[in-house]
Amino acid sequence: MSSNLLDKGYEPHEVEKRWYSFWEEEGLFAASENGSQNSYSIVIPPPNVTGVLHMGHALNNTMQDILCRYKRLRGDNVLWMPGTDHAGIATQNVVEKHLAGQGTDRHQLGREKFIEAVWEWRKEYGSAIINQLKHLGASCDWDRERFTMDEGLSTAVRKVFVQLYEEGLIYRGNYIINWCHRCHTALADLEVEHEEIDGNLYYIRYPYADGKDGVIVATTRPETMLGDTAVAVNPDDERYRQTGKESVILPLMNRQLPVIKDKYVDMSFGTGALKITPAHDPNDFEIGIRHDLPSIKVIGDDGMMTAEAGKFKGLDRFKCREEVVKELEKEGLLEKIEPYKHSVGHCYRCKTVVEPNLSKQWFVSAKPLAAKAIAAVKDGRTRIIPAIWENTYFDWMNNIRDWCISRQIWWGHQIPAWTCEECGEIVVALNTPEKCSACGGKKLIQETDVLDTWFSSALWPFSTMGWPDKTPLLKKFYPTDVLGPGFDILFFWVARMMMMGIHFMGDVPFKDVYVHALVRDEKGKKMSKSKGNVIDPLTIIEKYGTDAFRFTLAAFAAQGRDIKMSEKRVEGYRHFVNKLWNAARFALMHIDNSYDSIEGHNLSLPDKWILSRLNKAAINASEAIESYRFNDAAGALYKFVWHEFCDWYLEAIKPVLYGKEGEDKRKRTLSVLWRVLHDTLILLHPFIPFVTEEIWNKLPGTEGSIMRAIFPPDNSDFAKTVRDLEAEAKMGLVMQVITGIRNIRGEMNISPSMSLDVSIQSDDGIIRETINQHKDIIVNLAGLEVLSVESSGKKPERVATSVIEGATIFVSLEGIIDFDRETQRLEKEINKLTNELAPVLKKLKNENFLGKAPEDVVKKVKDKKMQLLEKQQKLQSNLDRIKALNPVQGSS
RNA sequence: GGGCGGGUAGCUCAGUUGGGAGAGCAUCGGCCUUACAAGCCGAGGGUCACAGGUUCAAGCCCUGUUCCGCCUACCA
Repeated sequence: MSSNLLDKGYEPHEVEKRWYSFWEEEGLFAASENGSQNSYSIVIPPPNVTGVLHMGHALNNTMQDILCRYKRLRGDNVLWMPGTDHAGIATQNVVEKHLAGQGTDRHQLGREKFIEAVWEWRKEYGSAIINQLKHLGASCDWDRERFTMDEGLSTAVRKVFVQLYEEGLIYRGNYIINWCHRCHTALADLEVEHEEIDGNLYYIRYPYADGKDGVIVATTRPETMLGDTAVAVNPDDERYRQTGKESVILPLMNRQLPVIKDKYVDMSFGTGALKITPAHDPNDFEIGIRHDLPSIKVIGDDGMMTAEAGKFKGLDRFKCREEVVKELEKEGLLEKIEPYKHSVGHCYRCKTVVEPNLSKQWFVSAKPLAAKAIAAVKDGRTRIIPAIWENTYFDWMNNIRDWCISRQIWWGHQIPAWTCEECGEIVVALNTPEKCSACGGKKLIQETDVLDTWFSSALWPFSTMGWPDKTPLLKKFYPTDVLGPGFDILFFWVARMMMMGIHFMGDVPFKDVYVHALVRDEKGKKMSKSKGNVIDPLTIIEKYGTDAFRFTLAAFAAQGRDIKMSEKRVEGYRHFVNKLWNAARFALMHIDNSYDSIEGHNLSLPDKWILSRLNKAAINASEAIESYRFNDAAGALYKFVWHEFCDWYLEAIKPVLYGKEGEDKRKRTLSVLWRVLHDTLILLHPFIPFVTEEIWNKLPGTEGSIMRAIFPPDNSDFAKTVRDLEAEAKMGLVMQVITGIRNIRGEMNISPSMSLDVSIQSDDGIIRETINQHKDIIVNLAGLEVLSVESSGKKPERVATSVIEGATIFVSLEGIIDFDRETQRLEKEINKLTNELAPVLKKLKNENFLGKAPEDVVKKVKDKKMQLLEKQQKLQSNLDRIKALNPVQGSS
């Protein structure tokens, strides 16, 4: 089953498996802690340990792998740090489901046993995503793989928590937070997804204390009224000035509520009166503090109504809403119900509607940290690419609110804080304290909450390298060179790494942030399980091979634009991989051991040309990769390989390879062919690592893995590589002649098997000489019997004509005459030229253009005019002659 | 409500200081030419969303309109 040079098509699977193991075994992904080369580092955005590889991972890690492999080939000492995230809530959910399948739950197990169960689960399933990354070809330094819950990283987490607490940047307090009843935990603002839904706006009448009419308030959540402790109006609102309007009766609960005055209330909305529920609404909470109102928590942490809800106690919050509405209706206090679109928060993990809830939580004071993170981007220590994301970053950072970091779940880093049972003192420490630091009491109870998962991932760039120890790794590889996140985690992760990195390391965590786009389905819709439009990268890899898939991702990764993925596209790039395979197959049929250095040899025109184009492709590709324009890099290489190397060079050298021009020339050409294939493989390797390695190993004169190659060999700047512009111009002429002849053949429907007689006329001696010198190439590629070159003179008869710059090509139609067709063809050409000429002539008649445009632009346009006119005139005179020869032939 | 991105060939998209509208796929015509039919050679196809403006010159810069998508937000 091994891929053999005799195989006509490339079979990726066996090749991929074989080479990936080889790379790992040879330690080719390993970074050196004491290498003297330039170091380059990337930390992987750690996928959730519960994750399966999706398109986002695939894109993201392909880009990183391209960068890492590219840098290695340039001679750098590369560290790509891999690992996974413990993903607190997500993992706990998964394991809970797992347990449910076994007929138990975490409460039956208890905390300690449950955490054991999670570790067990991780041992069994946790490396799935890692294996999938390997299928993708990711060249991570796997020996250094980390996990956000491993011992070292946990130490880092505690160290950071303690220091921030001591610096006063972590505090604990009673605030309104977002509460998910299903996950039974607080959520940070970021973890709430807002979604517009069709709801109702309920207008409820709160009678005045004296029993008269009353105030009408509006709410989308009537059940929260049970916890109201005031009604607020704007102090400027005339409607609520009279006496007797100082307080109202809360329906259903029969509590008396004060009518307070607060500028927050918008007089123009509804009746200008706002019910205040400090325990279940963030604004109401603020107002409550201002007016010293009590908070009554009527919705419990389980989503059921509390005892404070009176007779509604124990009802589910949504059921309670129905009941409250029913009751109000019965009492005639429900004025009206209006359909109302509003955005409702959902838990980003389980999509449950979250409830603003009053609760005691831990917070990171974000403003001081954010200030430094803003500055670092402003002064360019960290670049965000594409720059369009900078504004988004600044916006968020400037409006940052304190970060709620405590979670009421079990799986995660337990907060290193202890409460003294005797004096109530809170002790925060790296390790379990022996006694209370205030009273010396020995009964210390550890905080049961764990930290937000993002708290540990915020430390990822330095915690993975051994911090808080001063390791050689940190010294060599921090700050990292680039980070490659999706924009969806710009705030969750990138912003927080910036804050933590700068605060604890004194330097930014990465120099560049390359924010990649979203991979969508072929219709541009976001992929999601519920829509059923998810394309599984592993299926794609299975079907088309990793290389084809990677190249597709790269080819479509235009900055700032989402990628629409479809199988058809991958199929297209599989053709490219196959094309390379076959080109190599062809080359290797001839190369055997006949290659040599190309230095000092007298090379043919196609040889010089292809080497120059190779240099151009190398420059384009490397510049594009360095500036994260992966699509440009892929495009440049694609075009070079297919349309220059295969379509022209390989075709041009065939007669030489088949020995028609002697052994010396054959050997020289083989040496060039070897060189071009050799370098092309290296250039392509970052994109399509497997097939290039496979071919590399079949190429004589290479030793070991392509991953050990360095290119350019002297590690110099690509831009310094020399191009041979003269060869490019000459070959360009030859190609134009060939295309001109082929065009006639195609248009006139002349069979490719029919050899043609062609004569070319030119006044330009250099053109004549060039064509004469490379006659053999033209004869070969255009399928000619005879090619003659002369200076302009008598025009041949019975010919089809094609005009290129400086020369006219005549294809003899003797014996294959179809003058009708040629007449039509020439008329069409002439017509086209007239259209092209129109704007040019118009410009040159414009005095303003001639006067104001720069000289070189004017000259360009004038040249263009001359060129078009000349071409048109030549075609016209040939058309005239054909018509004169065949007067009876009209246009059919 | 605020902000951002996009509208270029039938489809998917490039188009980097304003100066000749491009690619891939699809379509049409011709080829089994000894690396590749997953291929080769050739052809057709666009009022650059709409309307103004700046400029000698606009796909590109400015203003407005419209459609699509996304992010963000504590108007009940």
